[in-house]
Order: sequence, then structure tokens, then C-alpha cells
Amino acid sequence: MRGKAPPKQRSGCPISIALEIFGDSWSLLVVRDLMFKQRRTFNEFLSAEENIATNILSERLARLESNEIIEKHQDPNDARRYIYRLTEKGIALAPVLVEMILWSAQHETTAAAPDVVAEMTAHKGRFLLRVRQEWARIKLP
Amino acid sequence: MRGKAPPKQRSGCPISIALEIFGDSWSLLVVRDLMFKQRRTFNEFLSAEENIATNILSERLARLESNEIIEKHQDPNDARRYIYRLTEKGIALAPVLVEMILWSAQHETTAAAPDVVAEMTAHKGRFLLRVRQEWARIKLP
DNA sequence: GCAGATTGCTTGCATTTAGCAAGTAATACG
DNA sequence: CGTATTACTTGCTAAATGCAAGCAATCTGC
Repeated sequence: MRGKAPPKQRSGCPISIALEIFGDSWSLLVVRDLMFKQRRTFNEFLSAEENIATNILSERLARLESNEIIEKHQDPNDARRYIYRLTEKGIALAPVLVEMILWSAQHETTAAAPDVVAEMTAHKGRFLLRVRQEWARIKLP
Repeated sequence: MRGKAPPKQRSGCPISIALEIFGDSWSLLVVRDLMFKQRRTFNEFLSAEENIATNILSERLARLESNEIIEKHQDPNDARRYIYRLTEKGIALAPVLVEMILWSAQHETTAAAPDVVAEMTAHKGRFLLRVRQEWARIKLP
């Protein structure tokens, strides 16, 4: 399901376009949870430490779906629940998130596990391959 | 000069921390202009195609300086003007921006030059090294 | 079959942020 | 010294954020 058509872009710059899609403080956290945290439902996203508001989460999910970064499927076992999954376009954000993790781990005080950061740094390509493989293993009903 | 101390972080996650610093739709455009566009002053940032408002630009420059991503120096030739420069922490954002460019170039319609994108894709390490070398060549008075 | 619980929101409201247009202090220039 | 420039600030409005409460659809256990 699509949201309303986005307004005219402010420029053709790839960075500006990317920021118009996910340049806010919550969207990439949803992508993070799908990519790294095995969270796939509305309530699982709500349970993250950052405490997003329900109206904000709902709005961000709609926009990410509208931008084809995630897809939404009804849970066959419970019609109330929806299961989200990253699309190809969404999993392609992995290198962006990995570089953000590496930048923060080096320049800020974070809670990132040092061994994970060390592996990301030393074997970035392998780490990214594994992330994509795990994404590909997820089957939807 | 520092702004006020940032409030308590919403989590220790490196992605969340990064988004608290630059997870809005303008901050990384300032970093882009310093990194790739040889823009260094308030008016040069204003001249970018995206048409940022002056109060927003002022606020973002203050926050980026407060977060030690950019540094601000008075122009010795004109005391009204300030020259901005990326810090070490700021130039370290280059891999993040490059991955955003590559992601957008592949998944959105952008105005990015295909030859530049091709070179970034094929020789990412070399491209990043050159970006850092050009940053290192910038001298401040 | 129904009461209570769950899921995924929506709603109303207060607060904060974004952004427009105008204005200002400090500085430069001819 | 008058005019222009630079980097903002200000007042205001519109939009976004986020809280707390509420709701429709669905599920579960008795």
C-alpha cells in the first residue's frame, strides 16, 4: 500500500534524495531493527530501547513502505499482526548502517560490542555478505 | 564555541547516537558541501540548490560545531565572514556519505554523474583516500 | 458465545521544530 | 559617510513530534 505521492524533490543530489527518504531520527532505527535485531512487528519495534511513540512509528512504517524500503504482510497465524521485511532496496542500506556504526564506535562513546565492531572493521565485506544472506533466508508466508 | 550540552541519549546504540547528531534532513548536506563542493562559508551553504532557511542553517552549523564535526574560523581578510572546515571526526563521515550516494544512485533517479558513481563503485578506497587528501590540503589561516 | 486481552493503530491536544520574511549588528568599500 | 555585505536573529505561522487515551478488529480461554 502506498502513501501519498512525495512532493517535488529539493534537488537531484543523491545525498539530498536519501535524506528526504530517511533523514530523520527514527526511520533508520526501524531498518536497524529489521536488519540486525530480528524485530519484525509493530510491538517489537516499540520494544526497542529508544521508546518511539506509536503515532511516529506508524507514520515511519508507512513512509518506508511507500518508499519500497520495507514490505508489510499480514501474519497468517494472527490477522491482527503484520510482519515487516526489508526489500532488496532496504537491505541495500546495510553498507550505510555499517559505516554509521563504525563512525560512531570510533568517535562517540557507544554500547557497541567491541568484538563486533572489530569484526566489522576488519572484515566488512564478509559481515555485509552475512547480513544479506540472513535477510535472504527469511521466508514470508 | 559550544552550544548547550545535549540531553541524555535515548540509547547507546551507535546508529541511534549517530542519528541524534545528524539524523535530520539538513546536517549531512552541510557536511557534503564541505567535503565535495568546496563550499566553506554561510553564504556558500545558502547557495546550494536545496534552499535551506537561514535560521535552520545557523542552527545546524552550531550543532555540527558543538558535536566537533566542523570547526569555525573568522576570515582574516574579512572579519564579517567565517570559514568552516571539517574536523577529523567530520571527514571520517566520508564513507557514510559515499555509501548513501551509491545507494541513491542505484535505487533512485538522481542527478549524480554516472562516471563519478562508476568510479566510486569500482574504486571506493581510492576515492575515499583522495577525499581525505584534499581535506588535508586545506589550510586555515 | 462472550468477556477480557491484544494488536495496531487513530485522535486530540500541547509542545517543539521548521521555515518565511523582515530586521539587525558588525564590517567593508568607494 | 552612505551603501552594501555577512551572518545571523526575530516574530510569526505552519508542520511535525509526542503524550495519553481511546478504538476496531481479532484472539483466547472458559
